[in-house]
Amino acid sequence: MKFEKIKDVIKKEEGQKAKIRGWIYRKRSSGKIIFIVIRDSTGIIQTIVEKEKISNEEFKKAEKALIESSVEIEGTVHEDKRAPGGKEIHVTKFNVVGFAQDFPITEYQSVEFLLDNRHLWIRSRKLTEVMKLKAKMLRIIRRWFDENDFYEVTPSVITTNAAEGGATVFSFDYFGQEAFLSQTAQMYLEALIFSLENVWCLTPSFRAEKSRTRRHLTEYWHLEAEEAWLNNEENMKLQEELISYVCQSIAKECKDELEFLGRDPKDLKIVEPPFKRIKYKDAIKMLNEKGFDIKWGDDFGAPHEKALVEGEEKPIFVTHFPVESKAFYMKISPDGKTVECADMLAPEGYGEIIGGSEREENIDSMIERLKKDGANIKNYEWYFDLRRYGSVPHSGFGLGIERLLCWIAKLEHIRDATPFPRLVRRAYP
RNA sequence: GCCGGCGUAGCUUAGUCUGGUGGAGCACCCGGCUGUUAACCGGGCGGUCACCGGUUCAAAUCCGGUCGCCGGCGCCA
Repeated sequence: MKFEKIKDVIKKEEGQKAKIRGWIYRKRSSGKIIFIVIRDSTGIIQTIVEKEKISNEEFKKAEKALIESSVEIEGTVHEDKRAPGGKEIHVTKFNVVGFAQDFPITEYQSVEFLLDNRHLWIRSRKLTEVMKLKAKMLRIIRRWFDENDFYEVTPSVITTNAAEGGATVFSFDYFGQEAFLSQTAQMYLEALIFSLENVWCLTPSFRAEKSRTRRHLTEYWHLEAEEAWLNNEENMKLQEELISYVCQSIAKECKDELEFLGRDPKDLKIVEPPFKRIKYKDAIKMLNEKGFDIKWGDDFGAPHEKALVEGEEKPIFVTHFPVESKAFYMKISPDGKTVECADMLAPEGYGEIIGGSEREENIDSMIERLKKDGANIKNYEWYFDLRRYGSVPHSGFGLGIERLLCWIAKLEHIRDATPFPRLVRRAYP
């Protein structure tokens, strides 16, 4: 008889045999009967070890095995109202593969302790469900790009291009030369559209910002796409289609995970194009009306973003930010004051999940803006070449995978959207 | 960088204001219990009170400093 997954055993009928393997999740003993809840990647089930129905040796093993011991169990399936989940296994064979020492994570835990023991805490049911959801989400995203004829590309994470704008980068010694961990693959994607036209990639991105908020990681998974012959409005359409597809698919395909995490699939089902578009200047007006002290040129903080999506059930776009507040490569609008960009804000105050723009084609304009930021123009020569040899209008966007997951999974903190979060004060374990 | 909070047993904590031999729950070990639901009952093991210095007859407690963590702000295409 082969080992079965717990989710399949749960579906079995009264009296059928079952053979499972996994880890001890909970254990309660009552003298001659031991209740052992077993966990595997698919779920949990209660097993009953009775002294009279099993060898002495096996019963002793069952008594001694502590939580998180790995075990192999055979028995028969029984329906019982008293069992969590309604079904349980009456054990006929009990084998311990690996006895666990005292498991450090018990009833009460602090955030700090759990982060110190992250390598063990990731076994928890919550993080397990989050990671399942993330895996499925990535599968869905890949499916969408496939179906929309985008090429997946693999740009480098090591770069000698210093950061654009005021963002901070992690630098390191690359055989005697200063190099950086990439903050974005965008410029490389732009180079690739001149042959492939539609490209996307998924890479880690790094930000050395000392941001201590529930929305920031120093290392995160960055989904980026770039398309030739695309303007800002078409770019937004692409984004709202992608996000809508992801929400619809997850609502359909991830019911169990969503239910466990407390996200109603209905919240995702209503996400479909078009998303509301609001210009930066109107957003400022709106915020002023809501009593915020904010003026043209100011960037939005978390409270502003929250106020802008108040009452919204779908994400919204905020477009046409002032030139000064955005990066050098964003195309300047005809008004000369704003750029052809769009930030997508998630509902419920989860904040920015996508930043995108049409790209500037005028080299002089880019140089002027780069100089204002104190950047070394020489580093960008290769990038300017892209404008020199058959430039075309093009646009693209970048999406923070963990931020998207944070919203969809209704998480309190972005650190739970990744198994080993890298935060300002933490890179262990 | 700034503001706030915290640091006592493996974990969660009481005790700190008002100085006088550090208590408890969980985990673990031993014993009891044949239907438990983060079982229960009895017993046991377990402490550099974050670290350094000071005040005092006496410091977990008061004072000064250091370190670590958490929450938030700022920063953040």
